[in-house]
Amino acid sequence: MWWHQHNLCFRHPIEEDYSGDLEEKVSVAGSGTGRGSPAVTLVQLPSGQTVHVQGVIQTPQPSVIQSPQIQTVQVATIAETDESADSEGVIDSHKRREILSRRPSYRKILNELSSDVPGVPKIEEEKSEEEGTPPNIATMAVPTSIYQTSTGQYIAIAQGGTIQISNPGSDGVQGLQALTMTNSGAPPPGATIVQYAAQSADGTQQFFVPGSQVVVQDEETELAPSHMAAATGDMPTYQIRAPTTALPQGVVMAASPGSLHSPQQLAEEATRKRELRLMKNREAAKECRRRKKEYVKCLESRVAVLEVQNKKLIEELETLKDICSPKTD
DNA sequence: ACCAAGCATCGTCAGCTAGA
DNA sequence: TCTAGCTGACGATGCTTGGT
Repeated sequence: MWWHQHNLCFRHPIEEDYSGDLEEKVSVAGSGTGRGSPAVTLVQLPSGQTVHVQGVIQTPQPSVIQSPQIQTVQVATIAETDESADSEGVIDSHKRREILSRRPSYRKILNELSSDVPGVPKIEEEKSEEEGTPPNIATMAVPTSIYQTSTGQYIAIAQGGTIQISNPGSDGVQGLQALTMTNSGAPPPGATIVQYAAQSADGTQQFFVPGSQVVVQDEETELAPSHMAAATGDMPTYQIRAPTTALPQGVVMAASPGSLHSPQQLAEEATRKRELRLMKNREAAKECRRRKKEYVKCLESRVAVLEVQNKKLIEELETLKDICSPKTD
């Protein structure tokens, strides 16, 4: 379905947040054609030359270029899927689903492509291209408790005392922050000092943990003992305070797994696990879509390059024909 | 201004796969 | 065998665009 749409329209992917991910040899820009109109792509060559090209997939124009084998395989795969999608009425959805689900991951395809074809960027195993961003959700430690604040943030508290904050509105790349609990000595009643290792605290956030309310403090705030700051360098400090009144709206409380007794607690544990699974899957889906876009972008770049090459070779062929067989009239 | 169609994005589910 | 991750499919939602 999706490939069908892509091949038909040859849309340029949305210029979204990931622009600049790829080191493209050419820059491709979709012209401002309306819906359903023939797709014309603007190709900027490294030399600065600008060429208008049409989508190659649906173009019946003969090509003199023998594509590299790996690319042929990929295109053939897409074309097959198109056909299967077109014959939707013939095969049942389950079979179609089977066919579609056997497609290798975009990372794999693109990496295979890039290993065989120079100039095709790789999708990194870890998102190293996004420097300065916190680790991906997939690398997070398995938490023992997870909570959601009224603002939609997720707080995960791991066995080792690490508090992870996931911001669902941050497109999955910058939403994870880590806190380390340092329950040293004898804290004041109802208070626990934590060290905050995140990069993007705004100093005004509030979040909640079981039985305690965490107040995020600015680094300048004279809240933590001085020895804490001295021991951890520039880390700002935070304090967990006892809850004042009832829980704020939207906070999901759960007991730790070690203290499960009643069916209600078991249900809460199940809910907590489900929330964690959904959160991970949400992030995975975002990442998958991002890779998909990157993959499509890469393929379109290759199409543009090959079309330009194709055009040049055809022109060259015509020139050589003219030279070899001069007109006799 | 209103409406409908098309499109993009997101969250979730389900199934597959690779690795432990 | 189990589990975590990946990804297609599906439905919901919001935005854009063209027609009236």
